Amino acid sequence: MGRAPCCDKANVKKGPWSPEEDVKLKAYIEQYGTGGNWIALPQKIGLKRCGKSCRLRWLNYLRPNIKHGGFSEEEDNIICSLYISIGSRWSIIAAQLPGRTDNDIKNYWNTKLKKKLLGRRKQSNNIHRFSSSDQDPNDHQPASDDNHFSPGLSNAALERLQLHMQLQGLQNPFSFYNNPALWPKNIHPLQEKMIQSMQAAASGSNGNPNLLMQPLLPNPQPANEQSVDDLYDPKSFKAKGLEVLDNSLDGISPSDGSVPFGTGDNLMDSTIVPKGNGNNGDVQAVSNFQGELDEFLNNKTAGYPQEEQMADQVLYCFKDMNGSTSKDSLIWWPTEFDAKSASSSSWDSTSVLQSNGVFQDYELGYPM
DNA sequence: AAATATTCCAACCGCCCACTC
DNA sequence: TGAGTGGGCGGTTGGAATATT
Repeated sequence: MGRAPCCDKANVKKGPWSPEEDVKLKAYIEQYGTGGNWIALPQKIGLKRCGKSCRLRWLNYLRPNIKHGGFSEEEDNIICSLYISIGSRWSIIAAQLPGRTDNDIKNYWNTKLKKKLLGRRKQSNNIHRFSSSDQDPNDHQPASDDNHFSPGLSNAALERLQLHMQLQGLQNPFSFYNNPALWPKNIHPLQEKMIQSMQAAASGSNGNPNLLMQPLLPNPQPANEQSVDDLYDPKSFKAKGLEVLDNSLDGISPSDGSVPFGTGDNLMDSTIVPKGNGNNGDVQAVSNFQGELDEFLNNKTAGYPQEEQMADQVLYCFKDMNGSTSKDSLIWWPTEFDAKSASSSSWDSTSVLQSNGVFQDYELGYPM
Protein backbone atom coordinates (compact mmCIF):
# COMPACT_ATOMS: atom_id res chain seq x y z
CA MET A 1 0.00 0.00 0.00
CA GLY A 2 1.28 3.44 -0.80
CA ARG A 3 0.65 6.36 1.40
CA ALA A 4 -0.71 9.80 0.89
CA PRO A 5 1.83 12.59 0.95
CA CYS A 6 1.93 14.50 4.20
CA CYS A 7 1.32 17.77 2.39
CA ASP A 8 0.50 19.24 -0.96
CA LYS A 9 3.92 19.15 -2.55
CA ALA A 10 2.93 21.58 -5.26
CA ASN A 11 2.00 24.35 -2.85
CA VAL A 12 4.82 23.90 -0.43
CA LYS A 13 7.96 25.95 -0.33
CA LYS A 14 11.25 24.11 -0.31
CA GLY A 15 14.80 25.09 0.29
CA PRO A 16 16.44 27.31 2.87
CA TRP A 17 14.30 28.97 5.47
CA SER A 18 14.05 32.73 5.49
CA PRO A 19 14.50 34.69 8.72
CA GLU A 20 10.82 35.65 8.53
CA GLU A 21 9.76 32.03 8.41
CA ASP A 22 12.03 31.24 11.32
CA VAL A 23 10.55 34.03 13.38
CA LYS A 24 7.01 32.91 12.64
CA LEU A 25 7.68 29.30 13.50
CA LYS A 26 9.68 30.01 16.60
CA ALA A 27 7.24 32.54 17.96
CA TYR A 28 4.30 30.25 17.44
CA ILE A 29 5.86 27.18 19.00
CA GLU A 30 7.19 29.12 21.95
CA GLN A 31 3.75 30.50 22.61
CA TYR A 32 1.49 27.59 21.75
CA GLY A 33 3.69 24.57 21.35
CA THR A 34 3.32 22.26 18.42
CA GLY A 35 -0.18 21.26 19.34
CA GLY A 36 0.88 17.68 18.84
CA ASN A 37 0.38 17.95 15.12
CA TRP A 38 3.20 19.09 12.91
CA ILE A 39 1.22 18.55 9.74
CA ALA A 40 -1.41 21.08 10.71
CA LEU A 41 1.03 23.55 12.17
CA PRO A 42 2.19 25.39 9.04
CA GLN A 43 -1.39 26.20 8.08
CA LYS A 44 -2.04 27.64 11.50
CA ILE A 45 0.98 29.90 11.20
CA GLY A 46 0.47 30.71 7.56
CA LEU A 47 3.66 29.09 6.40
CA LYS A 48 3.82 27.44 3.03
CA ARG A 49 5.94 24.65 4.40
CA CYS A 50 5.55 20.96 4.89
CA GLY A 51 4.86 20.02 8.49
CA LYS A 52 7.84 17.75 8.49
CA SER A 53 9.99 20.57 7.28
CA CYS A 54 8.75 22.72 10.17
CA ARG A 55 9.51 19.98 12.63
CA LEU A 56 13.00 19.56 11.24
CA ARG A 57 13.67 23.27 11.28
CA TRP A 58 12.56 23.53 14.87
CA LEU A 59 14.42 20.50 16.11
CA ASN A 60 17.66 21.16 14.27
CA TYR A 61 17.89 24.89 14.36
CA LEU A 62 15.29 26.95 16.18
CA ARG A 63 14.90 24.92 19.34
CA PRO A 64 16.52 26.58 22.37
CA ASN A 65 19.99 25.54 23.55
CA ILE A 66 21.08 24.12 20.24
CA LYS A 67 24.81 24.01 19.72
CA HIS A 68 26.37 24.08 16.28
CA GLY A 69 29.92 23.12 15.45
CA GLY A 70 32.81 23.22 17.85
CA PHE A 71 32.68 19.61 18.91
CA SER A 72 34.89 18.92 21.88
CA GLU A 73 37.26 15.99 22.19
CA GLU A 74 34.98 14.52 24.78
CA GLU A 75 32.08 14.71 22.39
CA ASP A 76 34.24 13.11 19.70
CA ASN A 77 34.92 10.24 22.03
CA ILE A 78 31.31 9.76 22.91
CA ILE A 79 30.26 9.79 19.30
CA CYS A 80 32.95 7.33 18.28
CA SER A 81 32.33 5.01 21.16
CA LEU A 82 28.62 4.94 20.58
CA TYR A 83 28.96 4.57 16.85
CA ILE A 84 31.20 1.58 17.34
CA SER A 85 28.80 0.22 19.90
CA ILE A 86 25.42 0.83 18.31
CA GLY A 87 26.04 2.03 14.78
CA SER A 88 24.34 4.92 13.08
CA ARG A 89 21.64 5.46 15.64
CA TRP A 90 22.12 9.18 15.46
CA SER A 91 19.16 10.10 17.56
CA ILE A 92 20.43 7.91 20.37
CA ILE A 93 23.92 9.28 20.05
CA ALA A 94 22.56 12.81 19.98
CA ALA A 95 20.67 12.11 23.16
CA GLN A 96 24.00 11.70 24.93
CA LEU A 97 25.17 15.12 23.83
CA PRO A 98 23.04 17.91 25.20
CA GLY A 99 22.38 20.60 22.65
CA ARG A 100 23.44 18.46 19.73
CA THR A 101 21.05 17.26 17.09
CA ASP A 102 21.14 13.97 15.31
CA ASN A 103 21.55 15.79 12.03
CA ASP A 104 24.50 17.74 13.31
CA ILE A 105 26.21 14.65 14.63
CA LYS A 106 25.49 12.74 11.48
CA ASN A 107 27.04 15.51 9.40
CA TYR A 108 29.97 15.79 11.73
CA TRP A 109 30.58 12.09 11.60
CA ASN A 110 30.31 11.86 7.84
CA THR A 111 32.49 14.86 7.12
CA LYS A 112 35.12 14.77 9.82
CA LEU A 113 35.09 12.11 12.49
CA LYS A 114 34.82 9.18 10.16
CA LYS A 115 37.86 10.37 8.27
CA LYS A 116 39.72 10.76 11.48
CA LEU A 117 38.84 7.30 12.63
CA LEU A 118 39.00 5.29 9.47
CA GLY A 119 41.63 7.22 7.63
CA ARG A 120 41.44 9.47 4.67
CA ARG A 121 42.04 6.88 2.03
CA LYS A 122 41.14 9.18 -0.76
CA GLN A 123 44.13 11.33 -0.07
CA SER A 124 46.35 8.40 0.40
CA ASN A 125 48.61 6.96 -2.19
CA ASN A 126 49.21 4.01 0.03
CA ILE A 127 48.32 1.21 -2.31
CA HIS A 128 51.07 -1.12 -1.36
CA ARG A 129 48.87 -3.52 0.59
CA PHE A 130 47.08 -4.31 -2.61
CA SER A 131 49.93 -4.05 -4.92
CA SER A 132 49.94 -6.08 -8.06
CA SER A 133 51.33 -9.09 -6.27
CA ASP A 134 48.37 -9.12 -3.93
CA GLN A 135 45.69 -8.78 -6.49
CA ASP A 136 44.00 -11.38 -8.50
CA PRO A 137 45.87 -11.38 -11.76
CA ASN A 138 42.60 -12.04 -13.53
CA ASP A 139 41.08 -8.99 -12.10
CA HIS A 140 41.48 -6.22 -14.60
CA GLN A 141 38.79 -4.03 -13.20
CA PRO A 142 40.31 -0.65 -12.54
CA ALA A 143 40.10 0.65 -9.02
CA SER A 144 37.86 3.63 -8.81
CA ASP A 145 39.06 6.94 -7.58
CA ASP A 146 36.97 6.38 -4.52
CA ASN A 147 38.57 3.12 -3.67
CA HIS A 148 41.95 2.04 -4.73
CA PHE A 149 42.17 -0.91 -2.39
CA SER A 150 39.97 -3.33 -4.11
CA PRO A 151 37.37 -3.20 -6.80
CA GLY A 152 33.98 -3.79 -5.30
CA LEU A 153 34.91 -2.67 -1.83
CA SER A 154 33.54 0.77 -1.31
CA ASN A 155 34.66 3.08 1.41
CA ALA A 156 31.34 2.70 3.11
CA ALA A 157 31.69 -1.03 2.98
CA LEU A 158 35.15 -0.78 4.36
CA GLU A 159 33.94 1.26 7.25
CA ARG A 160 31.20 -1.21 7.95
CA LEU A 161 33.67 -4.00 7.61
CA GLN A 162 35.94 -2.58 10.23
CA LEU A 163 33.22 -1.86 12.70
CA HIS A 164 31.54 -5.12 11.94
CA MET A 165 34.72 -6.94 12.78
CA GLN A 166 34.83 -5.23 16.10
CA LEU A 167 31.26 -6.04 16.92
CA GLN A 168 31.37 -9.55 15.59
CA GLY A 169 34.60 -10.26 17.36
CA LEU A 170 33.23 -9.16 20.66
CA GLN A 171 30.33 -11.53 20.38
CA ASN A 172 32.09 -14.62 19.24
CA PRO A 173 34.62 -16.22 21.56
CA PHE A 174 36.22 -18.02 18.64
CA SER A 175 36.42 -15.08 16.38
CA PHE A 176 39.20 -12.85 15.30
CA TYR A 177 39.05 -10.37 18.11
CA ASN A 178 39.04 -12.95 20.80
CA ASN A 179 41.79 -15.02 19.34
CA PRO A 180 45.19 -13.35 19.37
CA ALA A 181 46.55 -16.18 17.25
CA LEU A 182 44.51 -14.80 14.40
CA TRP A 183 45.79 -11.29 14.76
CA PRO A 184 48.06 -10.08 12.03
CA LYS A 185 51.71 -9.88 12.88
CA ASN A 186 51.87 -6.20 12.18
CA ILE A 187 48.82 -5.13 14.08
CA HIS A 188 48.86 -1.54 15.15
CA PRO A 189 49.73 -1.28 18.83
CA LEU A 190 46.74 0.91 19.39
CA GLN A 191 44.46 -1.58 17.73
CA GLU A 192 45.81 -4.27 19.98
CA LYS A 193 45.13 -2.13 22.99
CA MET A 194 41.68 -1.33 21.74
CA ILE A 195 40.93 -4.97 21.26
CA GLN A 196 42.20 -5.78 24.69
CA SER A 197 40.23 -2.96 26.21
CA MET A 198 37.13 -4.15 24.49
CA GLN A 199 37.74 -7.68 25.64
CA ALA A 200 38.26 -6.56 29.19
CA ALA A 201 35.21 -4.41 29.00
CA ALA A 202 33.21 -7.19 27.45
CA SER A 203 34.16 -9.88 29.91
CA GLY A 204 33.93 -7.71 32.96
CA SER A 205 36.24 -8.93 35.65
CA ASN A 206 33.55 -8.78 38.29
CA GLY A 207 30.73 -10.00 36.16
CA ASN A 208 29.14 -6.65 35.67
CA PRO A 209 28.43 -5.67 32.14
CA ASN A 210 30.32 -3.10 30.22
CA LEU A 211 27.98 -0.22 29.90
CA LEU A 212 28.82 0.69 26.37
CA MET A 213 29.49 -2.70 24.94
CA GLN A 214 27.24 -4.85 27.00
CA PRO A 215 24.11 -4.36 24.97
CA LEU A 216 25.90 -6.08 22.12
CA LEU A 217 27.33 -8.73 24.35
CA PRO A 218 24.53 -10.93 25.45
CA ASN A 219 25.96 -13.75 27.42
CA PRO A 220 25.79 -17.13 25.80
CA GLN A 221 23.04 -16.07 23.49
CA PRO A 222 23.89 -16.68 19.85
CA ALA A 223 24.48 -13.49 17.97
CA ASN A 224 21.80 -14.16 15.45
CA GLU A 225 19.18 -14.26 18.15
CA GLN A 226 20.11 -10.88 19.47
CA SER A 227 18.25 -8.02 17.94
CA VAL A 228 19.61 -4.57 18.40
CA ASP A 229 16.11 -3.54 19.31
CA ASP A 230 16.63 -5.51 22.45
CA LEU A 231 19.25 -3.01 23.37
CA TYR A 232 16.61 -0.42 24.01
CA ASP A 233 14.00 -2.64 25.42
CA PRO A 234 13.76 -2.08 29.17
CA LYS A 235 12.71 -5.67 29.61
CA SER A 236 15.86 -6.77 27.89
CA PHE A 237 17.97 -4.63 30.14
CA LYS A 238 16.32 -5.98 33.20
CA ALA A 239 16.85 -9.50 31.99
CA LYS A 240 20.54 -8.76 31.84
CA GLY A 241 20.61 -7.51 35.37
CA LEU A 242 20.48 -3.86 34.51
CA GLU A 243 18.28 -1.26 35.98
CA VAL A 244 16.58 1.50 34.08
CA LEU A 245 16.43 4.81 35.82
CA ASP A 246 14.35 7.70 34.64
CA ASN A 247 16.57 10.70 34.08
CA SER A 248 13.65 12.93 33.54
CA LEU A 249 12.60 12.34 37.10
CA ASP A 250 15.73 12.24 39.13
CA GLY A 251 18.27 14.10 37.03
CA ILE A 252 20.96 11.49 37.39
CA SER A 253 24.16 12.64 35.80
CA PRO A 254 26.78 10.50 34.11
CA SER A 255 29.21 11.38 36.84
CA ASP A 256 27.65 8.79 39.08
CA GLY A 257 29.20 6.07 37.00
CA SER A 258 26.13 5.26 35.03
CA VAL A 259 25.70 5.75 31.37
CA PRO A 260 22.83 7.94 30.35
CA PHE A 261 20.85 6.62 27.48
CA GLY A 262 18.99 9.39 25.84
CA THR A 263 16.15 11.74 26.17
CA GLY A 264 12.58 11.23 25.23
CA ASP A 265 9.53 9.49 26.46
CA ASN A 266 10.84 5.98 26.61
CA LEU A 267 14.03 4.27 27.50
CA MET A 268 15.87 7.04 25.77
CA ASP A 269 15.01 9.16 28.75
CA SER A 270 16.65 6.76 31.05
CA THR A 271 19.94 5.81 32.53
CA ILE A 272 21.08 2.25 32.46
CA VAL A 273 23.13 1.03 35.35
CA PRO A 274 24.23 -2.33 36.60
CA LYS A 275 22.10 -3.44 39.46
CA GLY A 276 23.64 -2.61 42.75
CA ASN A 277 26.80 -0.73 42.03
CA GLY A 278 27.19 1.62 39.13
CA ASN A 279 30.84 2.28 39.67
CA ASN A 280 32.87 -0.76 38.85
CA GLY A 281 35.85 -2.07 37.00
CA ASP A 282 34.02 -2.18 33.72
CA VAL A 283 33.61 1.51 33.80
CA GLN A 284 37.34 1.70 34.15
CA ALA A 285 37.71 -0.54 31.16
CA VAL A 286 35.51 1.80 29.20
CA SER A 287 37.54 4.75 30.29
CA ASN A 288 40.68 2.95 29.22
CA PHE A 289 39.19 2.47 25.84
CA GLN A 290 38.09 6.07 25.83
CA GLY A 291 41.62 7.09 26.60
CA GLU A 292 43.03 5.14 23.71
CA LEU A 293 40.36 6.46 21.44
CA ASP A 294 41.10 9.94 22.58
CA GLU A 295 44.75 9.44 21.91
CA PHE A 296 44.01 8.12 18.48
CA LEU A 297 41.66 10.90 17.59
CA ASN A 298 44.15 13.48 18.61
CA ASN A 299 47.00 12.12 16.57
CA LYS A 300 49.06 11.22 19.57
CA THR A 301 49.99 7.82 18.21
CA ALA A 302 53.66 8.44 17.91
CA GLY A 303 55.51 7.01 15.00
CA TYR A 304 52.47 5.91 13.06
CA PRO A 305 50.99 7.68 10.10
CA GLN A 306 47.54 7.59 11.57
CA GLU A 307 45.68 8.40 8.40
CA GLU A 308 44.62 5.29 6.52
CA GLN A 309 46.34 2.98 8.98
CA MET A 310 43.14 1.70 10.49
CA ALA A 311 41.44 0.94 7.23
CA ASP A 312 44.62 -0.46 5.91
CA GLN A 313 44.97 -2.79 8.84
CA VAL A 314 41.50 -4.13 8.43
CA LEU A 315 42.30 -5.30 4.97
CA TYR A 316 45.62 -6.54 6.13
CA CYS A 317 43.84 -8.53 8.80
CA PHE A 318 41.80 -10.19 6.13
CA LYS A 319 44.92 -11.05 4.30
CA ASP A 320 46.42 -12.66 7.35
CA MET A 321 43.30 -14.46 8.33
CA ASN A 322 42.74 -15.91 4.95
CA GLY A 323 46.29 -16.57 4.03
CA SER A 324 45.92 -14.38 1.02
CA THR A 325 43.88 -11.44 -0.02
CA SER A 326 41.71 -12.65 -2.80
CA LYS A 327 39.12 -10.59 -4.45
CA ASP A 328 36.56 -13.15 -3.42
CA SER A 329 37.27 -12.64 0.21
CA LEU A 330 36.38 -9.02 -0.11
CA ILE A 331 33.78 -8.85 -2.76
CA TRP A 332 30.96 -10.28 -0.72
CA TRP A 333 30.77 -7.28 1.47
CA PRO A 334 29.23 -4.70 -0.82
CA THR A 335 27.16 -7.28 -2.61
CA GLU A 336 25.60 -9.79 -0.30
CA PHE A 337 25.70 -7.59 2.71
CA ASP A 338 24.33 -4.59 0.97
CA ALA A 339 21.59 -6.62 -0.54
CA LYS A 340 20.30 -7.25 2.93
CA SER A 341 19.83 -3.59 3.50
CA ALA A 342 18.83 -2.69 0.02
CA SER A 343 15.63 -0.99 1.03
CA SER A 344 17.55 1.50 3.05
CA SER A 345 21.22 1.85 2.67
CA SER A 346 21.57 2.18 6.37
CA TRP A 347 23.92 0.18 8.40
CA ASP A 348 23.72 -0.43 12.07
CA SER A 349 24.21 -3.13 14.60
CA THR A 350 21.00 -4.77 13.53
CA SER A 351 22.46 -5.41 10.16
CA VAL A 352 25.60 -6.68 11.72
CA LEU A 353 23.83 -9.09 13.94
CA GLN A 354 21.48 -10.29 11.32
CA SER A 355 24.19 -10.77 8.81
CA ASN A 356 26.26 -12.98 10.98
CA GLY A 357 25.75 -15.79 8.54
CA VAL A 358 27.77 -13.91 6.03
CA PHE A 359 30.51 -13.39 8.48
CA GLN A 360 30.39 -16.91 9.74
CA ASP A 361 30.81 -18.10 6.22
CA TYR A 362 33.95 -16.16 6.08
CA GLU A 363 35.20 -17.37 9.42
CA LEU A 364 34.52 -20.95 8.60
CA GLY A 365 36.76 -20.50 5.64
CA TYR A 366 39.65 -19.99 7.93
CA PRO A 367 41.58 -23.18 8.65
CA MET A 368 41.22 -23.62 12.39
C1' DA B 1 42.39 36.19 -10.75
C1' DA B 2 39.94 32.41 -12.55
C1' DA B 3 38.82 27.71 -12.76
C1' DT B 4 38.29 23.57 -10.56
C1' DA B 5 37.97 20.48 -6.69
C1' DT B 6 36.65 19.54 -2.17
C1' DT B 7 34.29 20.19 2.11
C1' DC B 8 30.45 21.17 4.73
C1' DC B 9 25.79 21.25 6.25
C1' DA B 10 20.80 22.44 5.89
C1' DA B 11 17.15 20.37 4.06
C1' DC B 12 14.70 16.82 1.71
C1' DC B 13 13.19 12.01 0.84
C1' DG B 14 11.30 7.86 1.83
C1' DC B 15 10.84 4.23 4.97
C1' DC B 16 9.36 2.30 9.41
C1' DC B 17 6.74 2.24 13.55
C1' DA B 18 3.16 3.27 16.72
C1' DC B 19 -1.18 4.84 17.25
C1' DT B 20 -6.08 5.52 16.11
C1' DC B 21 -10.34 4.30 14.32
C1' DT C 1 -7.93 -6.69 12.05
C1' DG C 2 -6.18 -3.81 8.92
C1' DA C 3 -6.10 0.67 6.68
C1' DG C 4 -4.87 5.39 7.40
C1' DT C 5 -2.07 8.73 9.54
C1' DG C 6 1.63 11.40 11.83
C1' DG C 7 6.05 11.31 14.02
C1' DG C 8 10.59 9.99 13.89
C1' DC C 9 14.64 8.38 11.87
C1' DG C 10 18.69 7.60 8.81
C1' DG C 11 20.46 8.27 4.20
C1' DT C 12 21.16 11.33 0.57
C1' DT C 13 21.48 15.57 -1.98
C1' DG C 14 22.16 20.41 -3.60
C1' DG C 15 24.50 24.21 -3.32
C1' DA C 16 27.25 27.55 -0.73
C1' DA C 17 31.71 28.15 1.17
C1' DT C 18 36.37 27.21 1.11
C1' DA C 19 40.67 25.33 -0.59
C1' DT C 20 43.66 24.19 -4.22
C1' DT C 21 45.65 24.46 -8.72
